[in-house]
This record gives sequence, C-alpha cells and structure tokens, in this order.
Amino acid sequence: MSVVTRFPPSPTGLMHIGTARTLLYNWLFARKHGGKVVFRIEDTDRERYDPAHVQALINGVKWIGLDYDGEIFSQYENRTRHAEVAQELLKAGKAYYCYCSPDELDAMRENAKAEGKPTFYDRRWRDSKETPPADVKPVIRIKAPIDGATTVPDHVQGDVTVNNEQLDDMIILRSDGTPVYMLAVVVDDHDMGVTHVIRGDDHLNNTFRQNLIYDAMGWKKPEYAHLPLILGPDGSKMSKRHGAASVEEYRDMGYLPEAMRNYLLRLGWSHGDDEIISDAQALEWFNLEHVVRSPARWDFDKLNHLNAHYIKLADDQRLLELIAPFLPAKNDARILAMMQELKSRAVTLIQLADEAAFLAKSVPLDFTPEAEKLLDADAKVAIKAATDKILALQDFTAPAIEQTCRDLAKDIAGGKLGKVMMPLRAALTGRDKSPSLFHAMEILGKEETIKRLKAVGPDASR
RNA sequence: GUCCCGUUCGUCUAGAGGCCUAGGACACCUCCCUUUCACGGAGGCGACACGGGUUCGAAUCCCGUACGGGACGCCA
Repeated sequence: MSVVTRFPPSPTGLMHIGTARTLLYNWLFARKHGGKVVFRIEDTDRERYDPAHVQALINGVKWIGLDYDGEIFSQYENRTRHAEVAQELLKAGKAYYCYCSPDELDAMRENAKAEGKPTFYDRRWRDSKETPPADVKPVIRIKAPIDGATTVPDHVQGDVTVNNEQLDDMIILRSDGTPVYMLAVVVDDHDMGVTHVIRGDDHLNNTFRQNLIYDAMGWKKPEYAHLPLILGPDGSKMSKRHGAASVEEYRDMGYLPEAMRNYLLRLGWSHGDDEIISDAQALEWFNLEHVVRSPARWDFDKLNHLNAHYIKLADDQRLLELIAPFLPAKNDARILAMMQELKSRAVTLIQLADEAAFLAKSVPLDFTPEAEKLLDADAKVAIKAATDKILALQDFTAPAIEQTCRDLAKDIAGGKLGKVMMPLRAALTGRDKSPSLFHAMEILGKEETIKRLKAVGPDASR
C-alpha cells in the first residue's frame, strides 16, 4: 500500500504556524515512505471564502519549502459528490431527514446542558412517523449508535475510547443541500485514497464522528495520528497576541525557512539528543512514534538559535538577496566582501541587514546616541592622528591597517587599542558596535575611510 | 456542564522497571578569546506535579487529586 497523506487547510487567513507544522509532518511522512501529499482547500464555507486566503496558503507552502502532489483540490467543487453520498446513506436507512429549526435546536442544547446530558439532539426525527412539515427544508443526519463504545487507534495518542452516548446524530447535509465539513472530509479522504490522516489534536473528537460515515459507507478507515497543538510562549493559545502566529510574519521577521523547518520539526518530535536536523536527516529519521503527546510552547530563543545557525550555513549570495528588502542603501560588492563575518554574528536577516547597512551608506553618516558620545574631544585627536597615518599607508589591507592602528595606540594611548578603535568605530559605522574594523576599512577602501574620518575629525564642520 | 488528551530543568525534550547520583538543546550565570558587540571554547545553576498502590526495585505500570490543553455549530 502506498502512502497518501493530506494537507487540508481551510482558507481563513494567513497560514498558521501550526498548519505549517502539520504540513511538515505530513510531507515528511509521505516522502519518507515514497508516498504522496494531496493539497485540498476546505472551502465549503462560502460565507467566509476569499481567494486571497487561498493564495496566502499557497505562498506559505512555497516559502516554508515544501510541496504537494498534483493539483490543488477544492472541496467545494466536489459538493455534488458529497451530497450523493448523503443521499446514499439516506436510501440505505443509515441517515434520515430532520426538520428541526435552529431555534428548536438551541432550546435542546440549553436543555441538555442544564441536565448534564452528553448530547443535545434528542433524535426526534430519527424514527419518526410524523408527517414532515411541508414548509421546512430538512437537513440530513446520520444515525449514530445509541450505546456501546468505540475505540480509535491513533499512532500518537494510542487507543482512544469513547462511549457512543457521546456521539450525536450529526448533520451531514445542510438544509440548503450543501455538505457539512464532517461529510466532505470523509468522502474526499476516501475518494483521494488517503491512507494516513495526520492532523491537529483538535480533531481527535471529530474522528469518532467521521468514522461513523466510514462505517455507514463500508469504507476502509485511514490510519490516524493526532498531533498536540502548539501553544504561545505563555501556555495559552498561539495567536497574534504573541507576536506571530503565521508563517508570513516569521518570514518578515527575518527567519530562514530551513530554520523554521528544523524548529517546527523538533517542536513536538524528537530523535534522541539531536537538535540540528537537516532535511535529509529529517527524511531519514521522521516517524510518528516519536511525536510527543503533550502540547508545546513556542520558544523564540530556540528559534533564534536555530536561525543564527542556518544563517551561518547559508550561501552568501543568497543572503545578500534575502536582506535586500531590509537595506536602505545598496553596495553589493562591499556587503558580499564582509558577508562571512556579518553572517557569523546575525540572528535574523533583519539584524544581518542592520549590521551590513553601514557599508553601503555615505557621508554624512547618522550616529546613534552611543556613537555620538564616543566622539568627544579626545576622540577627535585620535581620529586626526589615525587619519594622517592611514593617508600615508600604501598597502591598504586589513593586516597593514591593523599594524598601523596598533602602532598608533602605542604612541598616543599607552597601547590601549580600544582608545583608538572606538572613536574610529563611531566615525566609520555610526555605531558603538560593529564587525572588525580592520577588515571593514579594507572593504570600504582608503578613499571612503578617509572621507568618513574627516567628516567627524577636528576640522569637520559638524 | 459533559467527554477526550496530557503533566521530566524557566522552555523544547531524552527516558519504553534496574544502564538515572535523570542525559541533551535553548535561555541564564562564570571564565577564556577579544578593538566594541557578537561568534566560538570551557564550566556552572536547574526537573521526574501531588498522594496512594503494584514490585526485590518506578520518571517509567495501576488508581485518585490538582493543574493544563482540546472538543461539544445547518464553522472548518
């Protein structure tokens, strides 16, 4: 049997981070077993449907670096087939028409809750001999077993058992003839040959309802794996309140897709002591057995750590392209020349861009308050002295510049290199923190270096 | 309210009865490196929710309590 997994998001907005992880697990599981992933948009709710949301989902999949097999499937377009199944169930006596109004249902709900009953629908139309009201369009409900218990085997949760009295005669076809989600998923999963349903924990209870349909149709049920949900850093539900709940936001914050993949994979799944896991290793190692059973909190620190790691590994040219949107000015040659050092320091692409920015700027630089403070009277003397020395320097390379600066420090600062370098740092970068200045000066070139030094030296007009 | 699921360092987790004086990672602290900030390197702090069983022996099995999460729509 070849494996078929599924990616069935509902288009409600941006791609949620939990959705991304679910896709990752489905993708890994399918690919590992040489199977397929089908992408199906659960768009049966027409009131909330928005093509932009579908596009957001597609963008999300693309960004995170995963793919799917075949065309994107629209659940809505298959509604006729869903309705046929409902009719089939009706004919077989496994489903029935129910003429209750929403108001009646509300009343039943209130009532059942007050009495502490597990389900609310009283099944009044299940075997009713009453003549149906002519002016009411009925829904179709499926007949659930009245007593006994049902067990669902789950690859993550183990065997889960529920008493059948917890199961309602749920609606499978709305009064307007459109299928309800519960029906649509089952029919689609069956028709598409889905073998493994790997989805969020929030669907665990639905599994029992969905199995009702499989049983009534005599279809083979898929294997299930219910993943625990991702919680926000404070243990509550992951939402915008926590900074970011969608993959798009993480992209915009400067995270690398491979870092996200590693983080998401490891959040809720483990392979011994391994933390840094490549795509190839993930493919080789992934299994459902080591999926954790309890919900995990989102941890920005760990994500940051992974992101920093993957930035160091990333190709320089690629990084240059990725930080371009965050850069106020461009100077590809300089930034590329310094990339090795820049990327060893950055946690996010935004930080990388921020650290690289000084290379592309031109005088007059803007100075941070800390840099401003560094540029006092003593500093200007040092800058002037350095300017003179550098002007005289023939071999304008990092080692030669370093030697010059060290010599100068001996002459005017009792050997304290910092006394010379910190003023230069402020003058050259506009900051009090930066990568190595010797290398930076070489990259800026003699002309630009002198220009920046003169702009803040004692003779400057500022 | 009813039902389902879960509970190991602050966080993510390893652990499937003796290998556990509970391992790793992130964060935090200290030191080293150092022109700044980082990177990197070396150390350190730090957990089996609680209470009962079962067993020669329990983080691991059973029961209960507490806490957390989820589901109870003509939403998906």
